[in-house]
Amino acid sequence: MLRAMAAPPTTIRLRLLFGEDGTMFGPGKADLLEGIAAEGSIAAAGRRMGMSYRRAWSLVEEMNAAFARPLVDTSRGGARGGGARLTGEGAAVLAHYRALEAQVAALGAPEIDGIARLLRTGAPGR
Amino acid sequence: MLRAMAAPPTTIRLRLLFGEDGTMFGPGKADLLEGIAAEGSIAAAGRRMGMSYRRAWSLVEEMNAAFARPLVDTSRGGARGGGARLTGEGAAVLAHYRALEAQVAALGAPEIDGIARLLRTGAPGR
DNA sequence: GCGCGTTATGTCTCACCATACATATCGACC
DNA sequence: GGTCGATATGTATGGTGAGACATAACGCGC
Repeated sequence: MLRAMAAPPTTIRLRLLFGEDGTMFGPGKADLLEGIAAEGSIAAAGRRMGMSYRRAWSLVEEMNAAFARPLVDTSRGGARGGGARLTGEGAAVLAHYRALEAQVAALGAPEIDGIARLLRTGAPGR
Repeated sequence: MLRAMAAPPTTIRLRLLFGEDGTMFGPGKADLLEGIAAEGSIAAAGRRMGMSYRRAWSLVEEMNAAFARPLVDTSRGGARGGGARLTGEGAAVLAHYRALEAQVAALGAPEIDGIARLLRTGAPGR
């Protein structure tokens, strides 16, 4: 397989700041939502991405508080101890964020490359 | 007066991460470059944006080290004590970053709005 | 040569945040 | 009723980063 371009070593991190209140949404929360969707639990998602359960849970709490309806639906007890799933809103927010990321990466490539080629470790193209 | 839309209270912060080395470029450095271009000195730019000179200077040092050619050209002593100006590269990096920001704000608006309308403090439309 | 405003650099401290640790609760299943 | 794994929450501790403070050097003008 030809590895024409081994994934541009320049990555973009997008953080959204809402209103005056300090609520924000960025790559950390997006990854966490993704992990919860994949694993079915906050604890497992945290373990997978090397994040303490304490932190993972507090991020979930922040998100659930910031949005009109919770993004993550949790349940305690039961056969497997409990778990967590994304609500429709959670899936929607994640999808919007990923779509935004993809758009920026695609459409912003020229500008990003314009900066990257000036770096000391620059010249990505060749 | 009709305040149809008082500028979307949702702002986007863009941070670029380059390669494996920890070099990054975000809104703080962009604003600093802009301040230096406007004021003609690191100290004045720092004062203007409520940033200590120590920090402003260290950001400049970081940038000058990360890029192949310095983004900021400094001079010590002289009639006015010295000063700092953007190099061509500095102006170019700033312009690219601002252009990227504008693109994201314009083209990403639908996705951002898709998230913002789900917020507790949401519902901008009505 | 003295003064001035700026660049350049070192050191110290302190607040903050993340992590670690501890514990309580829940509920299906055996 | 005991076990288990997960949610839910409190407390303590430690490392990091930012700011405060101090100081040196520079070079033009008077």
